Amino acid sequence: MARSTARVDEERKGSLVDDAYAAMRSAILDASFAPGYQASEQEIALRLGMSRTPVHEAAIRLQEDGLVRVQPRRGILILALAPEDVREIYDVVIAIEGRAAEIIAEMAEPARLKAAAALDAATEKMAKAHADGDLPAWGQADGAFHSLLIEHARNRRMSRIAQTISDQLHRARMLTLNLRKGLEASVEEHRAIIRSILAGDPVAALNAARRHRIRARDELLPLLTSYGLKHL
Amino acid sequence: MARSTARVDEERKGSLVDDAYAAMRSAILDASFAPGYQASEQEIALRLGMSRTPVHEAAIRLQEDGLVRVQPRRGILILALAPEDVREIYDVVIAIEGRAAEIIAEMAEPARLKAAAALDAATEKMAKAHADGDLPAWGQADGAFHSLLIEHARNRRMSRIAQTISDQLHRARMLTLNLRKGLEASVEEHRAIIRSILAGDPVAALNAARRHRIRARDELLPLLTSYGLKHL
DNA sequence: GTGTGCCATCTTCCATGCAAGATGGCATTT
DNA sequence: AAATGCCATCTTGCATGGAAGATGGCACAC
Repeated sequence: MARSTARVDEERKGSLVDDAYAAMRSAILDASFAPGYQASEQEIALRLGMSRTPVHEAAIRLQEDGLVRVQPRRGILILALAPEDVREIYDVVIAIEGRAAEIIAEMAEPARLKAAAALDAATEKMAKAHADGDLPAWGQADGAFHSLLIEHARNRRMSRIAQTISDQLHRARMLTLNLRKGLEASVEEHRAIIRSILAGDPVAALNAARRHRIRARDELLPLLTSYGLKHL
Repeated sequence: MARSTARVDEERKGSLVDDAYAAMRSAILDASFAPGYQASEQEIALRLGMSRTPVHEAAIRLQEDGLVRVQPRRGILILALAPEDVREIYDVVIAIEGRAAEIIAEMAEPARLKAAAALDAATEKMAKAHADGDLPAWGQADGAFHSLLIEHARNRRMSRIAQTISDQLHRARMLTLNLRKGLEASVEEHRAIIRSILAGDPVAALNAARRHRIRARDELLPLLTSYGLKHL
């Protein structure tokens, strides 16, 4: 069957459901599906060149991920993020990343050093991007740091939670990247986390990771509310 | 349409997908679907008196919950829990419940008192059940305590994570209830959490909740491995 | 002008058919 | 007897049709 529609042609791997999931997810993350938009499964299916069934099943998965709500007989609603949601999300991140840092600091030396090296590389990229005034690169390196932190804790459930949560924050991150002040502070706080890991000090690592995210939250939330962003 | 099969007849509310999800979930939790069992969607659909579609969609949701794995063209595999999984799960619980306790301790006084009262009621039920030697009642009250702790933190994402994680632990809890030693300690640790909340001391609450779950984990994991339970 | 109720339309929910992939047993070969 | 390859069978992936629920606009009554 030839894909008659332009849009998506990279279905090299996996099932149609996976394709639909990936396509819809990235459409939501890069905001080509705006929050509040109500899409019909039929329409999406048409655009993706498949039938309604895989779209429907992908929608169920996206709903579990908290990106959309499937409204019975109404359609698929792209969810917006209220400041209250951002607060919720940060509380989860504070909990999870704190524990991840603690776990890494408790590991045997070789694993600790390896993790610290990876984290350090990401942090130095941030410092360089900051020096160059390259904001997108800074954002990417920052994302990489937090992703590495979770990864090295070697806990699939934590990874999954972090992934979901990070998806939900994605739009907020993109939007506020230009407004953020604490770039310098972030780099220094990342270094504090790395130092605690190198020292094998779990308590210090836990607190450093928590402090970092708590500060970021306290910086981001006022921004959102002061700009009157009821949802994004 | 008359349900020809005996099994499930409570489909009062919601969609067939919801019914299938609820039926399969409880079948897994109470172990009438044993781990390792490979069910075909057709067979389940027949038993539930519906077609394959809603069963298939429910299976997707259960897979997101980590209870089954849908194997392409093979069937639905009921997942077992290895000690490694239990360790992973506890790390998530330690992170989430610690943060929940901290959040509650940071609330204004009325909310704190209300939460503490609810938690205290559950804890006293545990103490009474312990005195009566009523193990199932103890387990139920213990479950209620932890469920209340999350609930009062008022964070839907945390609640969802806690629910998922607690489902996964359900079988392990049932299995080890008879083996557990630290009933007394649990009650005392719960009281420590409640005291910290009453005092409005977030740091103490965080640490008390963490210590409680860390001890429980350190007590449970050796039990599992020493009994040679490779999976459950 | 305002409020009420009906109905055309849109949308998902679920059943079912077809096709393709995976498996396990059986026959055949060595 | 052991190994190999084939095929019948079982299973899901996906498409599609029928049915029922939800909505919003329009006509009608007041």
